[in-house]
Amino acid sequence: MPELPEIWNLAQQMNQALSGKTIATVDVRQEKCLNLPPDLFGRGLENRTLGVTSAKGKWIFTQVLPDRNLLLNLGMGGLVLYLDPEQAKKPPRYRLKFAYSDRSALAIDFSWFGYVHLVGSLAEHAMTASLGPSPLEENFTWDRFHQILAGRKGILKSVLLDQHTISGIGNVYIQDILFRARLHPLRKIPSLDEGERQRLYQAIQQELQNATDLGGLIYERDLYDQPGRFQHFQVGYREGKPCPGCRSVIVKIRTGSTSSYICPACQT
Amino acid sequence: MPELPEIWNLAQQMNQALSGKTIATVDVRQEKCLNLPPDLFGRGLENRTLGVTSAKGKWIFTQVLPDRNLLLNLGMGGLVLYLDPEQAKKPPRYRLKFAYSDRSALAIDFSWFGYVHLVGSLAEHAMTASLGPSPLEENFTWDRFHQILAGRKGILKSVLLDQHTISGIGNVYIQDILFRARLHPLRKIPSLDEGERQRLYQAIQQELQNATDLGGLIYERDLYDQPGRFQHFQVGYREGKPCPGCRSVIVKIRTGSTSSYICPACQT
DNA sequence: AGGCTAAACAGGGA
DNA sequence: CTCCCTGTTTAGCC
Repeated sequence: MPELPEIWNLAQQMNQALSGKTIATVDVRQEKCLNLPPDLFGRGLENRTLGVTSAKGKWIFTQVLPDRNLLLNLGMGGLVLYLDPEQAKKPPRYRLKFAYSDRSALAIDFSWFGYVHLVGSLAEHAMTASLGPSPLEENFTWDRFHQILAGRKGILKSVLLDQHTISGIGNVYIQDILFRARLHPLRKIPSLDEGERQRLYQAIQQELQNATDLGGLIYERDLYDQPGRFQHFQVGYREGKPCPGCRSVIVKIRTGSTSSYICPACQT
Repeated sequence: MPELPEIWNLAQQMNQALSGKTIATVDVRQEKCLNLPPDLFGRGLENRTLGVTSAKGKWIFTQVLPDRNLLLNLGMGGLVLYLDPEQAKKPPRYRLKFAYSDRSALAIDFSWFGYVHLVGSLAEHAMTASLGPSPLEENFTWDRFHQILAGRKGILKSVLLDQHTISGIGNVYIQDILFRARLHPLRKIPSLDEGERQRLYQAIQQELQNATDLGGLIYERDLYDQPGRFQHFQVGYREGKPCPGCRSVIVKIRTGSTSSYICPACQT
């Protein structure tokens, strides 16, 4: 369930910890998460040095010098752990492990599904090339956001969860984003007036920035297996509890194929 | 509104009347119904001799010897009239007219939209190449029909109107087809048991065969401007009248974007 | 009423 | 809870 805040921080830590390291060996325990046969995947990485690591949406991008890119998506949840040379001797459970030439390592695990893809040009990778802008990028301006919503006719929550529209929001943080914006998840985009779109834009940025500053959710782990400090949702997963604004009872509703937690009084 | 019965008869008459004739000139008054610029379209036809004319779904196919095909779709209704040399001197209203070397002519009119396309190989024409089988063809067997329905999950009426599934049924004849089969238009395909699928197969063939034998609807015109003899619907367009089977009142309901006339007692 | 395409939507699978 | 693909459904256009 890592979403933009966790992924953003993880990429930041990976950039600090891994850039400049050289991959010695690749250990693949789950082939189907790769986009290549394991031997090709391994040969494309071994003896290569890592460049910058960054994030877009829920994806982590690592440059593999001089001309490749490693793309990581943790799916419905997983762990990416840095192992120092001592820890690398008895690694935790992993689906994929990179051992570096300095004896340190990186262990990646998924709870359900995940992807680890090796590509040349980023443009050839459709799953990431088609991602919409991430809310913490500089180019995620009000004008850009307004533009993105223009002409869309779908349901608010579906549109926000669509990674081709905006990338990085999942079914966890969206709960409080919609509460902050005081918008019901089933609203249709065309029904949103200018003020509501403004509230939504603010809510997205504030919610995700705040969570990122807090290091992500308390039940997620960072590169060094440390939990985040984001602990208290406003309405998310608080079915039956009082709304922090109006004390109405928070309800859980089905919205398409996902669940939503809303204050039925505040969110309209 | 011509559907399979009218189109089938029209193609039959055109085959009789036109094959062997040579096109002298082409007069285009509505360019947008063509798939080619008018000059190319005309040059591709003039001085060519017509071969066999046949029908598939709501389309009429005419061979243009030696290696081309003229494809005609009347859209939401229209007229295709043969004009003998005398009549050709003062033709009726038309969007497109073919004059033959023997001074006879063919005048085509559409009430709303129609297509007149000239192609080489039929395979290059997507709109007709993707048509499903027509219910009056020999290959429209019970096995074939059963096969077509297998795996479909949509709404019965939508599936029958989809020309990629079965071609030739429109929103007119489908009313009595569903009444004959005693099926509600909003039934889902997977919910149909074997007996219901059999009834449906029979209803489609009997309804369309009967209407074709009668020369089509009384308010449609054939190649010689003569009306058909199919006059009495069972439930179609008979809102408020009694069901011929049980005397219940026939009702008009919205089914997606179309209207349906059903006996709410008989059709379940 | 006919037919196209694009977008929105739902279900199954990895 | 993530992502894809496929098929279905709807809106708008010609």
